[in-house]
Amino acid sequence: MTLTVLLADDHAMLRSGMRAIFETQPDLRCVAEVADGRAAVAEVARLRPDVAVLDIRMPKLDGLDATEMILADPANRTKVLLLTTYDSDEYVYRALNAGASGFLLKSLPPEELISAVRVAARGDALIDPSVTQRLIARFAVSLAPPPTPPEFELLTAREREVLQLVAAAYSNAEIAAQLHVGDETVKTHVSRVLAKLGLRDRVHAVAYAHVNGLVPPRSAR
Amino acid sequence: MTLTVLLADDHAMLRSGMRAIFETQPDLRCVAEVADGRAAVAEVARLRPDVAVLDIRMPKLDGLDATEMILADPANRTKVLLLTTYDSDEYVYRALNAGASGFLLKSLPPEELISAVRVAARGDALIDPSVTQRLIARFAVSLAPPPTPPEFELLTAREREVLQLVAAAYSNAEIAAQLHVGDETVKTHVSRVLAKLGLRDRVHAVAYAHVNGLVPPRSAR
DNA sequence: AATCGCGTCCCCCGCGCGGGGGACTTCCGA
DNA sequence: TCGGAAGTCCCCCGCGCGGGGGACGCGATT
Repeated sequence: MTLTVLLADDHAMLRSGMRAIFETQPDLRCVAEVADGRAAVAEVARLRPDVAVLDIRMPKLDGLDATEMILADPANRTKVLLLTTYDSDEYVYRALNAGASGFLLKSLPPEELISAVRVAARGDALIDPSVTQRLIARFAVSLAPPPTPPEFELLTAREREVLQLVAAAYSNAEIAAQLHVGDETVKTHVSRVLAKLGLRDRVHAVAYAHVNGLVPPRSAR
Repeated sequence: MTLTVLLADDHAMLRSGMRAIFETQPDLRCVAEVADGRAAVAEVARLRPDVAVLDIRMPKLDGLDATEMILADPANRTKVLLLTTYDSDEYVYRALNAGASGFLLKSLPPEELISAVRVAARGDALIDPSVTQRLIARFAVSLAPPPTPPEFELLTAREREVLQLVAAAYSNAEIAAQLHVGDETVKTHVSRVLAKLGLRDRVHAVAYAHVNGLVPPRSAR
C-alpha cells in the first residue's frame, strides 16, 4: 500500500529536495506541496494524506498552529511530522502537546526522513535525538521526587501527618476529628510545624507543602 | 576516534549477534561482553566504555538497576542504552529517570543499533518510536496546562491577580501594598474570589490555586 | 438617560487561628 | 535511674480574616 505525503515549507528549494527524496521510494507519494500553514491545513482536510510534513516557520500560520488545527479535527487521520532548523524547547513542548507524531531537525539525513514518514504512518512517533536528550531530562525532573528541604527533617511523624492535612486545607477542628484527638492537640502540632519550618501561619504552610511537592500533584490522583 | 562498547545480555547468541553488527564498523569496538547486571556494573567501572548496551532482563541485577548504579557514579562517563523485548511503560519511566541515553526494542534493525550507539556516544538520546508515541501522550498531559475549572472564568482580571497573591501566601495587607490599594479593597476582592469559587477561606484558595496549576510549579521558576 | 460591571473604600461583628504559657503520659536511651 | 523527646490536653489573649452590610466613581452597554 502506498503512503501519501503532504509537504509544507515556504522554501520551494527545500520542498523539491524532500519531494526528490520521497520519489526514490516506490511506496511513497507526495500528493501536495504548500508554502504556508493555512494552505497546509486546507489541503490536509481536502486530501487527507497519511502524513503531513510541516516546517515550523511558515507564513500566515506557523507549523505548530497548523498542527493544532489539523489534529483538533476529529475527522482527521493524518499524522503530523514537524521539521525545524532550530530546536527550541518551546517548540518541542508545544509540538508534543499538540500531538505531533514527530519532531525532527532539518539536518536529518534523507533516509531517516523516509523512515520517519513510515514510522508516523504506522502510528508511532519519533523525536530527534538531540531533542530527546533534553526531553528526558525534563521528563525525569517532572517525575523525580522533589528534593525535600532540610528543615523538613526536623518534623516528627505526627507533625508531618498534620502538615499533610493542613496542606489539604483542613481546619484544626477537622484535623482533630480525622486524627481522633482533641483540637488543642492539633493546635500544638501546627504551632510546632510552623516554628520548625519558619512559617508564619497555616497559609504559608499550605503553599510550602505544595511548592515542595508534599502534596501529590493532581496527575497522581 | 573509535568508540568502545560494552554488551550485557544473558543470551550468548544475542551478544555475538550484536558483536558481529558492531564489527562491521571500523570505528566501533566491543571491549567486553557480560551476561548479568552485576558484571555489567563492574566492567563499566573498570573499562569505562563509551557506551554500554544493556538488556533489561538479566540475572542478578536487571538492566534498570544496573543503569541506576552506573549513572549514580559521579566518575562515570559511560552512556547507557537499554534494550528490551517488551516495551512496558514502567520500564521506560524507570529507564528515563535513571538517565539512560536510549530505550530500544530488540526488534530494532541492526543499522539502527549502530546509529543508536553513535547517538548515545555524542550525548544525545533516542527512544524507540513505538515507545515515543506513548511517552508523548504521557508527557503531554504532564505538561498540559491543567484544565481551568469553569468557575475560574467568573473571576475578573483584578480578582485573578489577587488570587495569585493569595496563593503566594501574602496577607491582605501585603497584597494591598503590592497593588497600591487599600486593604479593605483587597478584602473585598478576596471575599468575591472565595464566593465565586465556592471556597471557605484563603487557605482553601491557596490549595485550589496550587492544585489547579495557577501557581507555576517550582521547575518553571 | 439609565443600567450594569468593575474597582475602590468603609463599617461592624464573630471566630478561627497562632503565641505564650503549663501539665501529664509513654517510651527510649544515657 | 533519670533525663528528654514525642504526643496529648488545657487556658488566655490578640488579631487577621471573612461575612454582612453600604457607598462612590467610572466606563460600556442598552
